[in-house]
Parts: sequence; C-alpha cells; structure tokens
Amino acid sequence: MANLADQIEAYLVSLFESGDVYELEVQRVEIARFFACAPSQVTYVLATRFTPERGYLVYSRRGGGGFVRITRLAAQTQFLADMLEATGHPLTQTQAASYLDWMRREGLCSAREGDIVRAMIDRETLSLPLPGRDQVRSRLLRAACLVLLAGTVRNGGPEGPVGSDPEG
Amino acid sequence: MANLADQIEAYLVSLFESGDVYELEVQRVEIARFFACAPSQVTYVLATRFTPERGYLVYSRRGGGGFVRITRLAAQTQFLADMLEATGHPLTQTQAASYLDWMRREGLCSAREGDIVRAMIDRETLSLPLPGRDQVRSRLLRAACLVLLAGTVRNGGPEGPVGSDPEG
DNA sequence: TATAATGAAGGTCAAAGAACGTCAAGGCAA
DNA sequence: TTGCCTTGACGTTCTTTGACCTTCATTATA
Repeated sequence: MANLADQIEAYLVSLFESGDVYELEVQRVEIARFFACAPSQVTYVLATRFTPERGYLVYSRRGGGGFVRITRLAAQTQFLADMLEATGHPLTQTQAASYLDWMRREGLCSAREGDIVRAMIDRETLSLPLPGRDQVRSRLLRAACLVLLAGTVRNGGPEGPVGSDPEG
Repeated sequence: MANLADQIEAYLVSLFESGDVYELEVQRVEIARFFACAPSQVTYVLATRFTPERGYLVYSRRGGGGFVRITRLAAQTQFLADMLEATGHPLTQTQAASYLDWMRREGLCSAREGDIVRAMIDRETLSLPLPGRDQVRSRLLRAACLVLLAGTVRNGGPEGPVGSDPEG
C-alpha cells in the first residue's frame, strides 16, 4: 500500500481531520511538489478517491490564483448512496419526483428547493426527445443532490468561476 | 483569493456595501495605485465582474476629470421582464450564472438555491451538444426563476439562513 | 475669438504567465 | 494479463501587464 496515490489520499484526508473542516482548498502543484510527482497524479487521486460516492465534491479553478477545493458531503447513509447510484441511470419524472419527496421529508431540502428542482426536471421544461430526456434528468437530479448534500457549497459570488464563456 | 482581480472585485463590492449605496464613482488610476497594478487590470475586473448580467452598469469618462461610475441595478424594477426576455433565447453558462448572482444579491433566492440551479445548468451536467445546450439551459433557468419569483411574492423574504428551513 | 497644443484621464488588444485538465502510453504488481 | 499507477506532452482557462490609442478639459496662441 505504499503507492503514491494512496499516500496522497491519506494526506488529504489527514488535512480534513486535523483541521476538522468540511472544506479544503489546496493547489494541485503544491501537493505535487510535496510528493515530488507529476501534477496530473493529483488529478488522478481526486478523480478516483474524492468522488461523490465516497462522499466528496471537487471544484477547481484554472488560471492565476487557481485552486482545487474539496468538499466533504454531509452524512452518508445507504439511501443516499443508493440515490446517487440511481442518478447514474436514466430517471423518469415520477421516479425523480419521489426522490425529491424523500429528501424533503428527511429535511435534506426545503419545499421551495424541491419545487425548483422539480420544475427544472419537468418534461415540459426539458423538452427533449425521450431516450435522452431521462438521462439528462438524472444528471440534473444528481447535480442538485450533490449541492444539497454538501451542506454549504460555496460556488458563486467573488469566489466562483468568472470570465468569458465562448463554450457556453 | 490569491489573485488580484478577485481582491479588486471584493474591494469594490465592499465600497458598495459599507456605503450602502447603489452608485460608485472611482478613478481607475487610483484603484490601480491602491493595488499597485496596471490600470488595465481594473478595466479587466470591470469587464468580467461588473457586467449587466450581474446587475451592474459601468459608465466612464476619459480626459481630465475622468472617472468610472459603477451602478448597481435593483432587481425589482425591470428584472422580471429582462430575465424572462433573456430566458427566451439561448444562454451561456456564464450569462446564466450571472443572473443567479444577481438574484442572490437582491434577495430573490438563497445562496443554496442559487448553487442548486447553478449546478444544474452547468455544461458538464447538461452534457449536450452546443447549439441545443444553451437553449435547454435557458428553459431550465426560466423554470427555476418562475418558482423563485412566485415564492418571493408568497413569503417575502427568501434570504433565510441557508439550508435551515426544511419546511419552508 | 477661434484654434492649436498639452496633459490628464480611460480604452484596447495582444502577449506572456499561471494554474488546472486531458489523454495516451508505459510501468508495475497481484 | 489485467487493472491500477504514473508520467509527460499538450490543451484550456483565467490573470496580468504594457504599448499604444482615444477622449476631454484646459491653456496658450494667432
């Protein structure tokens, strides 16, 4: 178990625990320097270890002042894991709605938050042909759930991504 | 927040907030001197952060006695009309996110609600080819806005403590 | 009085720099 | 020999700067 990826993972986890925080902001190149490895190695660790299924969210920003932010998701229950698993597959409007109902009952989201997501995954709103529609819906629900589970994800305002967006 | 652009943005926003004003008049060269940077850096910040989509208007005048005036637009007036107009045509991720920034600042949605919608309209989440992606995004934002605005009318202040309102 | 010169703003744009991401190819271990 | 690791070349995004341009008010000049 002496491989680098595991060491880097352990190091990052230790930062979470020693600091007792739910959010970490590091620089990829710093970690790479610390472990004397290629920066892309850090990306690899983030991609394989710090996944939503394992309870983490990763957000990064390029350019000067760039960084990598790792957020630890709130409580991990079996149902949440199942739901994240479910959002990996196409979902009908009814299925998606029932997940939202559940989250609402569990206090994981407010009624209004549920309404927002519900409106956005509505078939009329999506207005896409059917094989793809359910796939897009599941991705949307997943994205929403990740934010809900993150507790407080800072992603906008002065800290958020900014600038021209030719790609849309 | 290691980069200059973010610092300058934060500084300008703080001027708005500490003064509790909707209009600011500064000199580009003064800001540049204060931050010990090139004046064009200030122009860059204005161009990327203080955009109409984010609810700001910038007017400037050259020559002796020149200045830069930043106006913070209030949401209530033309906001709904503009937003619905905007959501009638394709929207890039940056444009959409900027509208969300604005709504949050104006108290039309909470930070978490903004994050949810932002995550759902992300290009990675949508994962659709480009001509259509921006169209779907605009429908999604529109759907979300309609819920947000309806909620505003119903209960007045949406800007509650983030994530602590499971009944709301 | 008109006009020209001057200096004081801010604007534009392209290039360089600073991060992070992607991907394919090779390495290594069970 | 299959499936992770690891690396490095190359790509994208965002920032920062500096050289050069335009606009405006003021002052000097014909």
